Amino acid sequence: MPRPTVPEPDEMDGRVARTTVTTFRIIDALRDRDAVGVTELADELSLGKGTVHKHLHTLHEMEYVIREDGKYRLSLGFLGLGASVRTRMPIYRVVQRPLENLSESTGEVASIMIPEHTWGVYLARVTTSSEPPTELYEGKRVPLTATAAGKAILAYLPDDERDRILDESGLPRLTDNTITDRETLLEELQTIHDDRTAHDRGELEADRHCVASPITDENNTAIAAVSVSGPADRMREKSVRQDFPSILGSTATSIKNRVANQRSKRSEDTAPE
Amino acid sequence: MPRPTVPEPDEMDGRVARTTVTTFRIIDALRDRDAVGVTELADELSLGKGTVHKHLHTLHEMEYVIREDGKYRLSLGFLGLGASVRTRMPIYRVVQRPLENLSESTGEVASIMIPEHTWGVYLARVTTSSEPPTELYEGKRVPLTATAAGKAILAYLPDDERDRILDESGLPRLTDNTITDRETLLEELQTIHDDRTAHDRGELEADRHCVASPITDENNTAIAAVSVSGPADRMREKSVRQDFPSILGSTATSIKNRVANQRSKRSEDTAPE
DNA sequence: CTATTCTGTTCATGATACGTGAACATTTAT
DNA sequence: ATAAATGTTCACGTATCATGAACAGAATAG
Repeated sequence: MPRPTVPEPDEMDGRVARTTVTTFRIIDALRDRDAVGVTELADELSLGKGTVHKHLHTLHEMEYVIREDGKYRLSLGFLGLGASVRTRMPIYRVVQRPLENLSESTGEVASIMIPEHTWGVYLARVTTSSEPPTELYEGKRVPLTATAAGKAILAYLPDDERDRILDESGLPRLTDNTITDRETLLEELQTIHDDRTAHDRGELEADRHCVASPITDENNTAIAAVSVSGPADRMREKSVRQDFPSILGSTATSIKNRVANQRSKRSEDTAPE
Repeated sequence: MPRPTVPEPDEMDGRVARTTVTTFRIIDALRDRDAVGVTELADELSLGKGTVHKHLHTLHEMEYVIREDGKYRLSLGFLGLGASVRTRMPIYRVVQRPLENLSESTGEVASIMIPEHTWGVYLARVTTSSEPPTELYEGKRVPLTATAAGKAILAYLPDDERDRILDESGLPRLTDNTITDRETLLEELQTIHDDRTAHDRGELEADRHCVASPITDENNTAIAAVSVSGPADRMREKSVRQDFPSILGSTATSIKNRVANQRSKRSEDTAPE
């Protein structure tokens, strides 16, 4: 699974703070590891032991890193930071109830995705019967081109912005089913636009299918997408093709309206008339 | 509400990377704001416009910051980072089902907290009837001394570690009910230890009460705490005092056992015998 | 529509503090 | 007990960070 990796400083132009980049390279290296030592990190990142130690010490002082018997690991400070950012988003505040209804009526996992940079980010996920935390956790970034929700978003973006994203991100192959040809994708985006429904048949994970519908603003431009995903065999049943699109559509409009209502309510509060 | 704030560089010793500290001061300033301009940030942090711009540009390159018509805001990159850290934690993987049961049987919000540095961090929260996201989101850091869960943890830490935390964090006052006298707190920790149950009567938020029970390891040392919280009036009912402690206790042991089972299962996988 | 005053961005320069490498201190393994 | 790891500290040369001013572009006022 590709994910944004902090590049080595030499690849960057002179307008970046190289020390900061180094810090985030270390954070990035700690990300998917339990606890790691200074030497190991230094070797992996081709940095001096002293350098790595200084950065880890700094992160520890700021409480973004935990030190356990000589080893270091990331703290939950980043979760607090990220959750705080998410809580500030108007759409997140209205999305819980509709997602629960969606998950309830379909019996599958319901998610909402928003676009950021060239990626799709899962803003929230509601699982059915307390499924264990999966690989696709909230906050996870995935290529827009390889998911139903991502394609639903792409289909409702202005052409120039869609092209810019495709130029920058490309069409990375994740499974045998991933669409990697740009022409093929553009044609599918056309039908997705017509149907207001996108499908993903194992394009992100081989045995996981997904159906999605875009959430648009007043200009009919995508701001997010809701989706339902489940095991391939269950998702191949007829009911999925027939019922899910309309359920997703009404969920999307419900969320759209809730966002609008909240906005008008807020402006009412600040500027009553 | 106090939260860890990145200090100004001059307060720090020479073993920290000052550039990194500056970056996190900027991140910290962006944390609770919608979108902010370079000038505004520079004024607030007493930095040059050029400096702030360079840092924001760096964060943007690494996709931790979003640029919208000249203004900057944090991306969900930190949520991905934080959620990834959380998902790696063994205890998080087993906690969902027990928390749901707990919330179901009490009709209140159920949480699990773990200690980090001198703070308590909410690792997960399960709300009842899809309550809107509150001020106390997952990942939020709160003083251990001002919550039932925090006190439950403190009561089951080794004396020296408990004292170290109290020395570093102090006993910050958050409401009229917050315990700010160390002796008083230590006495209450004693009774909490005896009962394996901690109470919070508006010590963190004035009209919010809370009951908690510690989760301990094989040495009877706290690794976390589960809690149930609700509006003061509802939580004053007799049933709360009578029924909640035992429910919390069984939830705690359930989680403890699940962690142990998972661990033995894992070691089985890697080293079967 | 023009002028003005805000923005955000770029750039040259000097001082700073970052990264290097080696020495030291501690723990783990032999 | 010895050796070979580890994490930590430190002095130094230099890369680079912060500064402050100049630049360009947008927003506002006149």
